Amino acid sequence: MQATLSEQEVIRREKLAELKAMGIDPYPAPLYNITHTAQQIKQGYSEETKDEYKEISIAGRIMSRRDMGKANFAVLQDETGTIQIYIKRDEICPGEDKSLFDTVWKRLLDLGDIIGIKGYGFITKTGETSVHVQSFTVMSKALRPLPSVKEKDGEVFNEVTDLEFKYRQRYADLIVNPGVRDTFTRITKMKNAIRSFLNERGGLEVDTPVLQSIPGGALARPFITHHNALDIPLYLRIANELYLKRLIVGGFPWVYEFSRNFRNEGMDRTHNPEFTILEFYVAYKDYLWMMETTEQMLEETAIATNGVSTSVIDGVEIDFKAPYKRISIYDAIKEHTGFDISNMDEAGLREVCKSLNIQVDGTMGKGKLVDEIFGGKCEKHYVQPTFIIDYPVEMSPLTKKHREKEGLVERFELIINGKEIANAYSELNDPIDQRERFEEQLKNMERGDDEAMFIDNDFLRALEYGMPPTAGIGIGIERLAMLLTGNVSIQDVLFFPQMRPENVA
RNA sequence: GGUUCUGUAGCUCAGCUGGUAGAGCAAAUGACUCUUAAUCAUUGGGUCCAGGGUUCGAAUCCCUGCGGAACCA
Repeated sequence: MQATLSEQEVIRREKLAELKAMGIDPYPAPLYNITHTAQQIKQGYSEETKDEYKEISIAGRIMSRRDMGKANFAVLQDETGTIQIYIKRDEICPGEDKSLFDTVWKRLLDLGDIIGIKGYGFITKTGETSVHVQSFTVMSKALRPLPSVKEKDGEVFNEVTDLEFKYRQRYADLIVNPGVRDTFTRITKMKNAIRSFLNERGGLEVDTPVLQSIPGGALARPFITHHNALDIPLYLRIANELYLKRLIVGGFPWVYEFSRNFRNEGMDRTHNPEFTILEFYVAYKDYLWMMETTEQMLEETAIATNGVSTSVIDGVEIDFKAPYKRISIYDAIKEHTGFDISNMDEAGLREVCKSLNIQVDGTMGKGKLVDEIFGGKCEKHYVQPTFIIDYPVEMSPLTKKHREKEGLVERFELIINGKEIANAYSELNDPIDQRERFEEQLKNMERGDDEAMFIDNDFLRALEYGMPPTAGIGIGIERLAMLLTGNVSIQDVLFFPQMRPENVA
């Protein structure tokens, strides 16, 4: 099904046919030998080094053109940036036949087309490092016009701001909007820095199942699918925690995975149905050790990503420099609501919620109520990185009981800019206690909590073989990426955020 | 799920209290051998998201649907 073409698309198809008629393949097969990138030439070229730039070739997309009749300037964009090129008719076409310049270059090539050029470096009268073209090769004809974004002195004109366009056609967004590529390359730097940090300390990167028959390790609603050959339901993972712990049982001292998780829940600026959590588990450590490791890792990661330990988001400067403040969740609630809930039962918590105007329902247990109070009244106050520690046992079914404090577990969450970035604990390795916690969850499920955990008997079997004391953490990679790149929407740190399907003609 | 905002040329946008569409960039044609948001002249380009309704007449007002965004739950 082909929709009616716009005027410009028709013209480009006609040009394509004309190129072919002239014997020029608009989509040639042979590899093109590229000697330099735009950035290498801009940074490396000078009066002293000019001899090294006598025979160079670059390739890229034509982004703008300035036509002076028998001489043209154009801007070529490659993966490193843009560079100006200069092309003269009588050099390209020394003989009588001027068609290569007049017809092919000036008329049949458009903004967006990909070409390769051979030539030499030089500096224009106005001081811009450029490439003087001696020959060019058509490498890909663009049939669809790009949005015409322009830029001068860092100021962008006619920038594509339509979010729907940006998210649905990220390929065009990347070509046309300066800064988008940078955001994503910084995110990759961020992930590489995390990998280096973990690898240097003995971490082993592993892969565990995405398709799981019991969706465990977190409290969330899963996507469900069906395996035809086995005729069983399977779930896309909501977490990989229970599999990484099985590997700790198996004897690996430190495992990690960038886990793509899937949660069948609402979408907003901080939630996409598919997202990434870095989880890592380290044997013979506890949550206190994990706090120190986390703050070191984030400081190093911030510096690797941005060059400094700070980042600005929404006008607020965040400093990732270690160490981070620590406060217990009960103290945090006391500080921001005035209520001391440390010894309260469920009924007392419901009273507190009522007086704080927090909506609750009958399915919520004690843990969920504490979570609502903290989430509603406290979380937003923690802008600089802060560890919230020592959670009540009811909201943490996989966490070891606190070494000293009755009713609490050894758990922390890291809050930055008012949002949860990481969640970690001293892992529960007592198989009998773990079975009881799962049974508690089953009660919540019967009560109507559709996010409660299933019992995973195979995981319990693994624990029964003995798991060493272990510290584990999950870090929200998109949320960290948002903080480090200064983006407030998760859609701006995912190449292809989830959208309602459109009808593309 | 609720409330609000939003959808006009390839892109960015204008279009008043209703009289069937405009600008800049991009495109076409022409001029110009160091321009840089190049410049100058001329020209073309629209299912005004879709479907209903009100009206002599709807891009504009009303309703429904579809897409997008923000806030709330």
